[in-house]
Amino acid sequence: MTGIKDLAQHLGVSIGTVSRALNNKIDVNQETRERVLKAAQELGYVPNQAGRSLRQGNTGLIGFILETDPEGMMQGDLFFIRVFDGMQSVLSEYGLNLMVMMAPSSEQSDEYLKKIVARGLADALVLSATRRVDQRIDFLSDQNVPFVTLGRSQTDRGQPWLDLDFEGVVVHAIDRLTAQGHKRIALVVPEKDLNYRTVMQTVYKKQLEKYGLTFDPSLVIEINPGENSGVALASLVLEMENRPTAVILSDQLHPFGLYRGLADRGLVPGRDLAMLGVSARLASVLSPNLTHYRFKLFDLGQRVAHALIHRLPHLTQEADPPVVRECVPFTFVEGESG
Amino acid sequence: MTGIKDLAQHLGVSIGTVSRALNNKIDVNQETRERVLKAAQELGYVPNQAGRSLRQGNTGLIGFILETDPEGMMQGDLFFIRVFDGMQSVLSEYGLNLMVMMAPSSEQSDEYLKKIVARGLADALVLSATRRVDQRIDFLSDQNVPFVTLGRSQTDRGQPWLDLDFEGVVVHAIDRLTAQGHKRIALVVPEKDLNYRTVMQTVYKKQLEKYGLTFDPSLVIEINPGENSGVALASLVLEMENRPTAVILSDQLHPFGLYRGLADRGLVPGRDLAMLGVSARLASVLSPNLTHYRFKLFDLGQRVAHALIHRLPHLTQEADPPVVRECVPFTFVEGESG
DNA sequence: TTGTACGCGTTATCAA
DNA sequence: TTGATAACGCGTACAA
Repeated sequence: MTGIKDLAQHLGVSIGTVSRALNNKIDVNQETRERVLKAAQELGYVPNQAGRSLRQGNTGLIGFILETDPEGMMQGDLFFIRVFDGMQSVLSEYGLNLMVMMAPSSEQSDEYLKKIVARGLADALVLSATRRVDQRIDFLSDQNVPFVTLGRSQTDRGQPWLDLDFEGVVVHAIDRLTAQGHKRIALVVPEKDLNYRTVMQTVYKKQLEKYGLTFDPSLVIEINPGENSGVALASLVLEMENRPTAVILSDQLHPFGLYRGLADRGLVPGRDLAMLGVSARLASVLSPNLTHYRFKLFDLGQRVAHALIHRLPHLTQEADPPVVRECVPFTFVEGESG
Repeated sequence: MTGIKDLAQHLGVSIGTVSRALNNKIDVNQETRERVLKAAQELGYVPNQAGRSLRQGNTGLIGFILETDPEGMMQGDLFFIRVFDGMQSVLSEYGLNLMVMMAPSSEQSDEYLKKIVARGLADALVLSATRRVDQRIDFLSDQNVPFVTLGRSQTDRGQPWLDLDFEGVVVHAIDRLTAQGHKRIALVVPEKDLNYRTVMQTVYKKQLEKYGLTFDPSLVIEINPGENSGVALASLVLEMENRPTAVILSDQLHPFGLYRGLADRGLVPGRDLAMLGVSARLASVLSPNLTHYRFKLFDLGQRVAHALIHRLPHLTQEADPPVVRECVPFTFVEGESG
C-alpha cells in the first residue's frame, strides 16, 4: 500500500508538493504536477481515507441506514436496491460513495444511529422508514448531521425529504373505484407506525367523505408487509361480515399473496375483488394484470442524492441551498384487477 | 461531538488513562475505570473512527461489494438483503459493521474495487457474482486484503468461499425429471460468465450421460435474469422446433415470468411444461405451486461472516484459522410445477 | 497506577 | 513554486 510519503520519496519532492499536485491546488508547477500525477497512476497511489478524514473532517461517504424487519419481511427488498443505484449514480459525480449500513435488528435502532454518527463514519445520512413521530430526526438535527429522509414525518426540524405521492395514489384510487360503483373500499396499511400509514389513512377518510361514503374503521386493515401477509389478507377480507368489494394495497408484495389467496378459492382479481397496488415491481408477471401505481425508483434515488448534496456546503458553493421536499409522482398502470 | 480530550478534561485525568479505561486495558484503577465509563456514557462519547483507524490500521468495517446489472435487472434483489442481515447478526458480536458498497455500473468494477481497497475503508471484503475467471480475486490476494467470495471461481488463490449447492440442485432435478419420463430437459443460465453457469452446465451434461440422454446445446439457454426474461423465455421455449418438456431455472425471477408467459397461452406449469426453480423467494405465491430448491439466505449470510472472521487475525487468536469452503445445502420443496 | 509524548497519513499554513 | 511542520483523534510505549 503506497502512501504519499513513498510517492514523494520516489519523485524526490516533498509530501507537501505531492499533496498539492494531487488536490489540484493552483500553486504548483505544471511540470511537477504532471510528474506527480503520472507517478501516482503508476504506483497505484490512492489517498488513505483515515488520514484524510482526520485532517479534513469528512469521509466522502454517505450512509444509508437500512432497517430490516425483525421477521425478515423486508418490505424493501424490491425497493431499495434500485434506489441505491440511483443514488450512487449521482454521488459518483461528486466523488462520494454510498455506504449502506444494516441497522441490526437486535440493537435499538436509535442506539445504532448514535454510534454511526459519533464515529464520524459518514458525511451525511439518509433515513428510511420514517415514523410519524421520529426521534431520529430530532437526534440528527441536534447533532447537526446533514441528512435527508426517505419518507416524511410529523417530526419537522426543517429537514429535506423525499417521498412517494401517497396522497395522489389514494385520491386517484378512490376516484376510480367509486366511479366503478364500489362503496366498500378497504385500505391496507402496515402495522408499524410508519408515517405513510397516517398519510394514507387521512386522505382515505377525506376521499370517502367527498363521495358521501361512511368511514368504517374495520376497512382500514393493518397488517405486516410481505407476500405471506398478502395470502393471509385473502381470508381476512373474504371472511369479513360485510366485506369490501375493493382493496387498496400499499405493500409491494401484498398483491402477490392476495392473488394467490384468491386463486386458492377459485376467485379472480378484478372480477371478485377489485385491487389496486402501489409501486409493485414484478407486477408484470401477475395475471390478470395488476392495476397499480408505479414509481421510478432509480429516479427517486437520484433525487435523494441531489437533496443530500445541497446539504453538504463544502461541495456546493451555493449561497442559500434549497431544502428539497418533494413527493415523486406515480404513473398509473391500468390493468384488469380493478 | 465530544472527543477523548473533552472527556479527559471533564474527568480531570489524562487522555491516556481514558483511552486505557475504555479499551479494557488491565493497568487502570478499578474506580477510575468506572468513572470513565460512566462519564463516557453520559457525554455520549464514541471514539472517532478516523483517528482510531489511523492509529491501529483497521476500521471495524466489512465491505460487501454489490454489483448491479447495467439494465437494472438485479438478480439479487430478493437475495442479498437477507444475506446482509445474516452477516450483520454475526459481525455485531465482534464489534464489526457491514457496509454495503454499490459498485457504480458506469465505472469498471475492477477500478472501483481498487479504490475501495486503497482507501483503506474496510478491514475485509466480500465479493459476489464471482466470474469463472475473476481478476478481482487475484487483485485482493496480491494486496493481502482479507476477503471471502460468495460464489466459487476457477481463479483459485486459496481464498475462502461460500456457495449454493448448484451441483446438488442439478443432480436432484435431473434425477427427478427423468424419473418422470422427461427426455428433453432444458437448463436456463445467465448470459454473464458467472461461475455457477459453468458449474450447472458441467453437472447437467454429466447427468444427461448418466441417463443415456444425448446432450443438445440448444437446450442450454442463456438469458438475462429478471422477470421479463422469464416472460420471453416462454416464447423462446415454446417455439423451439423440438421443444423441451421440462426446464430447470436458475434465476429467482424467471419462474414468475414463465408462469405468466404460459398463462397467456392458456398453458399450465407442470401439465404443459415441467419447471423447477432455484432459491425462489416469493415462490409461495405462485399457483400452481412451484417445485423448487430453497436456500437459507440468513444462514448463508452468517456463514459468510464466520468465514470472514477467520481471516481477521486480530480478532481471533486462532493459531491456524480454517479456510472455509462450503456449499450450503438446499431444501427441496415439492410443488405441482414439475 | 497514571501522565507524557509520539506517530499513524493527510492537508494546510507559513516561511523560504 | 516548494519544503518543513503543525494539526486532526486516537492508542500505546515509556517515563514518572
